[in-house]
Amino acid sequence: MSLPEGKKAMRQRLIIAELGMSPAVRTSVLAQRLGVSAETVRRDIEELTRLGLVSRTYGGAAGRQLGLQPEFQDRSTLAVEERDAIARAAIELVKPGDVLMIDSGSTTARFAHALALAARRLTVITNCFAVANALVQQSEVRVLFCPGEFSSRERGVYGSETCSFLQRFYADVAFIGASGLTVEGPTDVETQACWVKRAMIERAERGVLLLDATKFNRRHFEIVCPLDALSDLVTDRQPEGALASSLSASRVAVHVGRKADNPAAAPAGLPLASS
Amino acid sequence: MSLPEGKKAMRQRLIIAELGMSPAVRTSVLAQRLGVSAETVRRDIEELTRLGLVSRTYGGAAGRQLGLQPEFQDRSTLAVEERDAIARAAIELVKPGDVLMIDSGSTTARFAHALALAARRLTVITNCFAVANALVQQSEVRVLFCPGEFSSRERGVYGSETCSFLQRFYADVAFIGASGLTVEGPTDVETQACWVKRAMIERAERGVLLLDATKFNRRHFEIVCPLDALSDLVTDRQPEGALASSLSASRVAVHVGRKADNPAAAPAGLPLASS
DNA sequence: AGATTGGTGTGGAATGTCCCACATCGATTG
DNA sequence: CAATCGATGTGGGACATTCCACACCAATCT
Repeated sequence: MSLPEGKKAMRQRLIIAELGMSPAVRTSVLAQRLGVSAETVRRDIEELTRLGLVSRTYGGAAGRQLGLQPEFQDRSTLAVEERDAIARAAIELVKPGDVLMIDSGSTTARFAHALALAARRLTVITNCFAVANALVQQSEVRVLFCPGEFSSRERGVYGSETCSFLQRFYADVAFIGASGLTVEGPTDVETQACWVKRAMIERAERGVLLLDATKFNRRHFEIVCPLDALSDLVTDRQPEGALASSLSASRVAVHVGRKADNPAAAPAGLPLASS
Repeated sequence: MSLPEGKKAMRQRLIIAELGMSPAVRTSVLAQRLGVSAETVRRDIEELTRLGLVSRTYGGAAGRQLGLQPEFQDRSTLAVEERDAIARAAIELVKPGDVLMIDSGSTTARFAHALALAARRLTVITNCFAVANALVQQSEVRVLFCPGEFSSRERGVYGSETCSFLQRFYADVAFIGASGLTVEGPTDVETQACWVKRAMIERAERGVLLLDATKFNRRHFEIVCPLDALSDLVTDRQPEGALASSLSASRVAVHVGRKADNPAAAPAGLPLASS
């Protein structure tokens, strides 16, 4: 109506919206409902699939699983092993009874998931839906969710509401993620997200950065905080060079998670995985 | 392994597990992987669908969307038509530029979905994740999420944090749901949820109750508010008897949504709903 | 043993989807 | 103005899925 938005964009939005309601839609019914040919719908779905917004199926499209895996933008699928290693190592930093602040992000969500399995008595304050959702299964954990402007990008809330809410609490440990880590400190792309991370670090006794090694020395738009604002770094590979020396100069304890030597156990599981 | 579990149950577990990894699976590949005929897989999927564990698609199965469909408790699937009718009717009460408060619940979530398609410029304050998620696709809508204790039951937040947050705002319209409606007012089962509903009604110019007719004269644990605290009721069937007279005595405007006589074509945002 | 039941495979007709090449239409651009 | 590009519809051949009825097998019940 107001914006000069093409018919195509509109259609695609509707497809996504529809997928928000039902787990799968069929090309043919979409074509009918949208008043276009099936071929066009197919092309739309294909485009949306390339963008990672839906996934194409035979006969239609399905919404990507928004539980955890989603397009938390990052190369999430690439680093599941690493993330799990990080998550397991990070759990060591948590004591029963602690109050935790947990940032949004795919690594932190994974951490939350691991935390849920560990089943400790905890209070968690978070601005990320995936984190809340992972933990709430566990009745031992009380989850306090932050207010703020809802963002679909990270499925969390941001903004000044969020930050000022965080100010009202005091936590034992803050777990944050970032898109990069340089000698100057963790960096991220989103200003709003940076503010939340800063607030969490500030309000917690210890600030723990969860970050896989591929992000070492990656610089992004904004620096979250100087290195010495952090107390710990949990990662999957020992940092080297300038980064390593800066970390130790700033008295940041580095914890390296070992990958799953995990005896699988895979109850009934088969290698059902790839095609 | 341990339990005496039939091959069938095993297969079905694997199907579900597979669905945990990818948003959709195909009958043919499952058949191949599981070493059974496609027909058998189809029967499995059908059975799982009846149990509500997956949803059947053309060519395979998809995981149910945990955003909305899940065990949002209620007989959700039964009343999709009704809910859509209600949602469409409720949209009439919204003007561009309005500030809305939207409660948690399956009817209100459906309403949010319809609202997203209608693409108006709006500000929405909600305590329900499904609502936020439905609306956020729409860049025209600003979504403000409430703080509070996260509850898995309704996938939303509750508690005094939530209520006092709501006090800080003033909205044009509050849309709330309920488990029942009696002459004394809407009723619900959950005390925490009731407080949120009350806060929303109190802070809005108009209080609109969204409720399907099966809930008429159903009494639950707690009364949310007296009838005259409401300004509108949107439902799918004209109430009758004592309820009808109480409503008119309390000056509650009753809007009855007509089920989709869907004029097809539907160029822009229209009844894209169920099959 | 004979009957019954539940689970499964088979075959074929009907239907639906996919994909490609090509035509069309409108807007932007040189 | 003509050329071009992007978006969309069309038609048809290839291929997949569905559905149904029926056969088959094994375990259980009478």
